[in-house]
Amino acid sequence: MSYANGMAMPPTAVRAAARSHAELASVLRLSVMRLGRRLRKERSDESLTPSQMAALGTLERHGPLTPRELAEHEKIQPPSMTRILTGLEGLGLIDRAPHPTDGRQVRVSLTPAARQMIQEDRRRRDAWLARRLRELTAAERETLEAAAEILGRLARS
Amino acid sequence: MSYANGMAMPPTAVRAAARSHAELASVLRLSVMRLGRRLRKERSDESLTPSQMAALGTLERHGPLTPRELAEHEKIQPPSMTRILTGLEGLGLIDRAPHPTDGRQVRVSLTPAARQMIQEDRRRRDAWLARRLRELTAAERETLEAAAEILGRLARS
DNA sequence: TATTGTTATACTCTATAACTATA
DNA sequence: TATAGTTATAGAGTATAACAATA
Repeated sequence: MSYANGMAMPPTAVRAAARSHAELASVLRLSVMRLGRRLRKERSDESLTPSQMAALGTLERHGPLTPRELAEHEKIQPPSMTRILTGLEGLGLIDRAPHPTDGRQVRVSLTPAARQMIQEDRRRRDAWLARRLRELTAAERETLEAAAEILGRLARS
Repeated sequence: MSYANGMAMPPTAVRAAARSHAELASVLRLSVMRLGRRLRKERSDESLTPSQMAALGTLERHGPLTPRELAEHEKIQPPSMTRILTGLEGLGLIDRAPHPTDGRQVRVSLTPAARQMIQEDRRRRDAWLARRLRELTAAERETLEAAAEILGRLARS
């Protein structure tokens, strides 16, 4: 279907669609942000600072990285990352190993203890959400299952 | 349907359901957190600190509050809130008015400038999301519309 | 005397600048 | 000379303790 004025749809239909998308965007953003806040509350680790948790999470997602790469990923400066890593090393959560060929670089990796801690944290939050999911109808869970995939795609775009 | 052992389902069915719920919880949590991060990146206001943004957001959601109520809401101590509010007042984003009957208390409220700023910020993030939604199929948007309502309920529980 | 809000001071986290070691 | 990482020092942000005003 095409129109003489070169647009794919008449102006009124365009406006209606745009309004609908904006409305869906608004309610979806609100729901996602609120549930995100709620899930973050279940974390409540307290023993690590947010920066330390973020660094561990990045290492878990990306595998071993250099301090510089970590700093760039977290949008902080290398000296700040040095302090974060020093703390994590003291807690036995990361290892700092020399780079095999370049003596200047350092390879930071998670210790088994860190992996276990991350999984435990994840498990606790999943448990809270799984309990809530059990109270939904099967149809609602199917909706969420389909939505999860779409939301994941949106996050990556 | 009931069983002689008093459980609603035989053990295998219970296990299967539990695993399914845990799996759905895991993928849903990941998607929600990731999209939340992505949406937060669209904010990028830079002119206000995160604490200041949070205070404005709370005032916008709850209406006028006292500094103490605000501090409790943000889980910080009253002196810290004093500094945050001093900054916001200097920027013309909040008003501090005396309580009508209790001379000790102060009523903090948003200025019109703050409301406009908050709406502008919201509009920008909604615009990003609305653009992404336009690229989905109608069926996918319907799924998200249904999911938004369910996610909102989960966040409130 | 108890409560609200503020001021005074200390601590934590991050940033910039300077330094050391390696390429 | 350039780069990776660390150390030294300074600037935000928050906390605890002390203070002033009101109930």
